[in-house]
Amino acid sequence: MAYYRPPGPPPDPILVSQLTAQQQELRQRLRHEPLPQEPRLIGGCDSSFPTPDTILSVFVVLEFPSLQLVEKVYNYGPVDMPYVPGFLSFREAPNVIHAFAKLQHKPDVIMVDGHGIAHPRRMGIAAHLGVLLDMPTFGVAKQKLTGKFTEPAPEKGHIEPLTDAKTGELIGQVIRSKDKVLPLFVSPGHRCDQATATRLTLACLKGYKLPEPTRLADHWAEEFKREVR
DNA sequence: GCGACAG
DNA sequence: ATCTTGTCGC
Repeated sequence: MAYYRPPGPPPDPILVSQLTAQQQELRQRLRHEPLPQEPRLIGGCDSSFPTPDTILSVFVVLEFPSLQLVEKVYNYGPVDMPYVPGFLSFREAPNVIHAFAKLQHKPDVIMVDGHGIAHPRRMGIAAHLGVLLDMPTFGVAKQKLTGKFTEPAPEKGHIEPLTDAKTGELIGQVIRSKDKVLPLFVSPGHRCDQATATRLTLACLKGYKLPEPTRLADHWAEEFKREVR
């Protein structure tokens, strides 16, 4: 089980095996189900790196379905873990959780910037955060990590399944969120199902490629970054 | 054996 | 993710 390694220090195989074991434990607590009720508040989170060893995570909360911003917070701290494909959550989740703790208004569901179960071991950062926060979550990623799919039609609204190339299992949906722009990869995280993840993603589109929770989290991550520099 | 690889 | 100018298409 070897992973691609971007430029930088080589990942310690022992560390990788320990992280894999941790993902397995968290995976046992994963649950996929529809939301108990229609959300009143939806959260969005994203992280940026002001410097190579510091991380700034943002959490925004929007009213649903009006999509009006009701709160935005961030947490800034050091980062120890390097980025290793498949283990992104161990690098970003700790700081994202600290940001979540600062929220005055807790959301009913969280849209995470990254994959849910559309992951080699079905434990993308959205699933990982969902279990640790014990909150409904789903992921919206801009790039594929694993799985196969056929290109959705170029018009907004077209959807294609993202499946495990080996088992054929449905692990997400590829959605064209805007005419002629690269599609989004949506998958459930924890306490959420595919239909809900896709429905909420579509309901949060406002003419841009990215749905509002992620788009605003992205925006404020950039804004707060200048603030800490 | 050769690709592919979230943020 | 981050570093960066000009450029293509609607």
